[in-house]
Amino acid sequence: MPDGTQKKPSRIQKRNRRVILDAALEVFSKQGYRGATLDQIATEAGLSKPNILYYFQGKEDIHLTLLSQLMETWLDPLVELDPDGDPQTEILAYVQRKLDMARDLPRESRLFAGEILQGAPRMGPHLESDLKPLFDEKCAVIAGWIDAGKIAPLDPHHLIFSIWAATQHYADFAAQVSVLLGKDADPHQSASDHLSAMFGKMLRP
Amino acid sequence: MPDGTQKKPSRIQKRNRRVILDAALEVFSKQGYRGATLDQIATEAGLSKPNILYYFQGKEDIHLTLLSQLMETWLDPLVELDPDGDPQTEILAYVQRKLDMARDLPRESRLFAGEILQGAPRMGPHLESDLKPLFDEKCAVIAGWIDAGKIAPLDPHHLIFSIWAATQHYADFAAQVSVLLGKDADPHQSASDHLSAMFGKMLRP
DNA sequence: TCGTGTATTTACCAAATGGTAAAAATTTTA
DNA sequence: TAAAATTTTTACCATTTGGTAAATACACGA
Repeated sequence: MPDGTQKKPSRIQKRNRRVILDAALEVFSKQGYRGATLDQIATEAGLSKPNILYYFQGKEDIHLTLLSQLMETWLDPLVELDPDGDPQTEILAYVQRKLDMARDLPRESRLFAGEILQGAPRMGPHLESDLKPLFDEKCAVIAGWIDAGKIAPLDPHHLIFSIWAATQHYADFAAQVSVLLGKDADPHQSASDHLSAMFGKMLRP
Repeated sequence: MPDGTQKKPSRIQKRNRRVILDAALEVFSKQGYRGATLDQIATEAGLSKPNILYYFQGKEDIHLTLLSQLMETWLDPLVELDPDGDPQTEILAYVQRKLDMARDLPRESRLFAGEILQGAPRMGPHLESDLKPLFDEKCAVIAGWIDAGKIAPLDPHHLIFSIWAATQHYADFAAQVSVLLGKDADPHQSASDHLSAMFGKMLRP
């Protein structure tokens, strides 16, 4: 049994844990935590259910592992917001990074959204310990830019919320977007143009 | 057995169906479709499980009834967007109505979000038949305002997406918002100020 | 190639869950 | 008030689902 407190994981262990987590991401993001079944994950991974429970303690363990890994990826675009860069450029680049993530990592976006939607029952601690400090730090940076008259005086907290909401919308509500714009249309370029124009104009002092 | 194709529902029938739907909204919005159980809904409603199945055909029937009823409420703020009103005023009033709904009907917002997040498996048809025509109609109205030079030239589709995203964020991601702003803080007033400033500035020609 | 630890499968189980049948209780109607 | 209709409860059932024990197959270093 591959115990967490043990030595180096074998090649097979690394590969199978990766395969399982990828399958789980697929299933959890589509069906939600309760909607997902170990059998679905097993099928998606091409393994048997008991074999999956050989690598993970249980369903919750898999979900928790996914969320932990995700948090890092998720915070990264905000981490890169450079206090010493040009405020307009920095914020617009941040918007772009978030929009790119919505396109490239829609499963991760939906996994995250589903967890928050249900009150973050398994991620509350991570939000407090990882997200909040970073959020406060970057809000302070933006507040500094505002005080220096570099950008328009908008509430930094709500500004960030608006950026998150507007960008993640294209991943989380993709089903609705595709109905309203047409099944085949790829909204990424037009969304990018729109958000650039919108936030660009909004930020001018 | 209260058949849908039958005569007038009794007083008891009307009351109990209402009680059940309210309980179901509470449970479905918190736990999602799969996460909700008939036992939870029954307890919340103060009825027994078989008694609930006396009023509804099954779990899916309850969910579907909720979604159908919700759609009307949900579209209402957009219906009220008046083509003959002042463009700026109309759009800002629409933003305000949506934000008020996020505060007053968070359960409905989350029920809707959860359904879309999972690919709208039970609501796809409603989106096509109810939402899309209205969306197209109002996009045309906004496009008209833009052509007339009354507001800034933004893509109407994405403008509406941005409004939806920014307002519903406060209901759907309430768990995250409350962690980041402080458990007790009520973000409604500050959000309202922010969104007014943001969209107001954005819309100026 | 043999033996040892690792990986996988087979065969289960208990709890949860959506749902039903029929009896009992209650309300309404004649 | 008695009969008829409606509402509620009791006692179940079949399936799904997360999880386990033990036997089997496999990989790999000596």
